[in-house]
Amino acid sequence: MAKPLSQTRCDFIEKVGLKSQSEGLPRIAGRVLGLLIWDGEAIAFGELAQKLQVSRGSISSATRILEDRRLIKRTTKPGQRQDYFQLAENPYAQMLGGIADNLERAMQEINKTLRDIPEAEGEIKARVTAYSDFYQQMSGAIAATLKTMN
Amino acid sequence: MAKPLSQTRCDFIEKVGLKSQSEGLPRIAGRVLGLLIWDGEAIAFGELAQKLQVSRGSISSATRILEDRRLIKRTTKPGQRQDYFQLAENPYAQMLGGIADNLERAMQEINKTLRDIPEAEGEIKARVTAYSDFYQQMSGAIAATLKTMN
DNA sequence: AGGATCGTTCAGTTCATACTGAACAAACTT
DNA sequence: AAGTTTGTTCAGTATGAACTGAACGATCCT
Repeated sequence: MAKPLSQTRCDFIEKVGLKSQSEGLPRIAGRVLGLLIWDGEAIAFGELAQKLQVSRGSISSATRILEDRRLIKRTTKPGQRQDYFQLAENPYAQMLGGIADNLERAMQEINKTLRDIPEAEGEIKARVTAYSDFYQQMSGAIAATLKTMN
Repeated sequence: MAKPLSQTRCDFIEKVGLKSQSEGLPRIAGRVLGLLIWDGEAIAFGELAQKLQVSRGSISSATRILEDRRLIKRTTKPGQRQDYFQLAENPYAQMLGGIADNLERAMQEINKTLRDIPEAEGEIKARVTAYSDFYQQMSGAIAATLKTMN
């Protein structure tokens, strides 16, 4: 009993929505992303609201977030007044870049703490350093992956 | 004007709490983790509640989560009835392992979708595959980092 | 046994955040 | 100019997760 393709599509969009949610994006933003991945072509603003059954306000904020992260591109069609959206050319590289930035920031934040610990507190310093190193390692791993993608 | 060490300690604990929160842990769990990183030694259950100014119920659930993820260890002291908690020996490796597992699961979930797409839909399949590859790459990068830690 | 202390559980509350939908300004159409 | 259509904004609402604190069983102490 094969699942109809339209159902597979819905499931996929929902999966991307849930995953994105667990990665700090609003769920609707994730669903927009999933829809654009699946459909590939440029989708109109109003069409997004209708197909995902959410308010235009939600589409407005979701697309802004995705645009800010450079995961999607806003375009226009001649003779059409609506905005159109499609996947950026390199969305996954952008995702990795964003993650790497976050890790980098986290590390710097921890390093600020590190500088406030006097030399005398060697053991504390060692443990906090280990925590900082964790972020550095992660960040490095992501950055390396990013390079192999180009 | 140097910051007193106790203040640096509080700031650190709060930072770990916030970072953990953005990574899907309850904030209190993150603060427990920060406290244990800073102090290093084993801390009593009641002491955690008192030092972090939260209810014992919160400590109970936070420690359970951290234990499940193998980030901390529950121990006892002879003659003492309270449970004691301290950092696991390899908490950062455990964190990485957990992250890798999540990515792996995400990928498998996407691959399930992939199998439901008929061959005829080559372009859709290609785009969904690219999404799956993203998770695979991340997962691989984390796994590689994990190896270098041992 | 009686009393104290411990960790867990769970119902209720709090709190943060996503989402809605109406109001609005801008740009287009006629 | 009047009327549409479009995207944004923002106040209000809904939703879900975290947290509290009281109740509980278990364990220890005397």
